[in-house]
Amino acid sequence: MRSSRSYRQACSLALALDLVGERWTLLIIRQLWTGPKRFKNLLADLPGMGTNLLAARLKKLEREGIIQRRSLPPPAGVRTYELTERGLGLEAVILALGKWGLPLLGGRSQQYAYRPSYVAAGMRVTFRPEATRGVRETYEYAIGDEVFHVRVHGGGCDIRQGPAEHPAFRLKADAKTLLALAKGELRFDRALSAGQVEFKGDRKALGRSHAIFQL
Amino acid sequence: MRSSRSYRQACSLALALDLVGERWTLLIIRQLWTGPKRFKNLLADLPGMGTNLLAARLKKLEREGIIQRRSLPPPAGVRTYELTERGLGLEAVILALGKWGLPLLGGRSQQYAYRPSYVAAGMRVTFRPEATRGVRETYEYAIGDEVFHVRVHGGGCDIRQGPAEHPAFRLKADAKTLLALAKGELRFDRALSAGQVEFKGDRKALGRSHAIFQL
DNA sequence: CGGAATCCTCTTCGATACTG
DNA sequence: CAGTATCGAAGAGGATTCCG
Repeated sequence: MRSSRSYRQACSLALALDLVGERWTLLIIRQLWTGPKRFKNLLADLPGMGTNLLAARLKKLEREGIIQRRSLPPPAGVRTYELTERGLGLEAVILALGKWGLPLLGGRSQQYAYRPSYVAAGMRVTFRPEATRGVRETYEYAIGDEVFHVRVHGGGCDIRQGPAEHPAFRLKADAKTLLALAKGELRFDRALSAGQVEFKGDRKALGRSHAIFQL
Repeated sequence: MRSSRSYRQACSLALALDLVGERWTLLIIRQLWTGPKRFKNLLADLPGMGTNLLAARLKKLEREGIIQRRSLPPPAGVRTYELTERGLGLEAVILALGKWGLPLLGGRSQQYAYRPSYVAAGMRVTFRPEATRGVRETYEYAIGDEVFHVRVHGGGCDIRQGPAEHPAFRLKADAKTLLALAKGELRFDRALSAGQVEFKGDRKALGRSHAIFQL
């Protein structure tokens, strides 16, 4: 129990890896990035992870002050997990790793899991602040039955689960299609006429979003 | 063999972790950061890692194009490992993780390994470009029998193994002492008069270096 | 001598079954 | 639904041996 494997090196990198370098841990952080999640939500988007292991990781992360457990007020009363300030500090790590991994997207993608939450995380990774000059708007994406929205404002972007108030457009597609669009393997007009995408809103805003989130 | 555990997620973060998320891997990259290393060099600074495991990791990293093996010309003829361009691209990852881990330096440091190479990596992590305005000089550090130098120039810094040509100062101490100095737990004058540090060169430059590499 | 291969033990992982 | 218990499989760690 006590002996969670440690590198025992007086080096900040090794100490960081002692906390978040274990298998699955950074992927849990990625899932919590867009807001609080329940145990089953996490499990659903981390295929292959056992319930015991997820419970153990969550316990350790809570003990280290990286996430916190919160119980919603009754009658909901459900337990959720969310990042603390300290946990949010891992954003730079996830961004760096995600950017480094971008060229790897595209290999034998057949037997890989495609989830809406991966797309949401991917958008944050591909976000280019320098392409937002003056842009201040919100985009809504519906992937399967999961909806999230992206708010672009003055060099930053927020990605949150749930629908948006007044989005410049609403776009509906599945995760695979959206990834193919982002990679430029599929043209939007073609996807639209093939019925793979539903689009409602400002076409100009779609063009801007393509420039802002670019692989 | 083939089945090196993969997350199988169509997400750039997960794909990156499939390559460099395994135990020890990022620490190997850290070690190669200051230049080519031999097998035994790596082993010496990664206490607890077995020869078989190091060999396996190196093989995988070479296969993935992150490091490359090079044989020096005869008569030396020794094999070394060094980062490729792709491997160098992991710098942002190590910097982000290292910065996030800085507050962890300082706990029960007693039973931890202290190595010169950790100090060198730490300096890169704590480097603050904004504090270098107009500074263009080199500092040399001798820790035990290992020497490395830091070249600061126009917003960047290079850290390499070996002595420097014309350093602004040469400083000799052990890793533990240097870390205590960096953390501000030990005053330089006190360390100097206690004989824990040998210093030769420009005291003003030492002051600048403190501002440039700051925890 | 560097480093790859072998063995053995221990820990961690992954999947499923079970419980409050 | 949120976890705990369990167990076979894979990986890690340490020592030793083999090969160039």
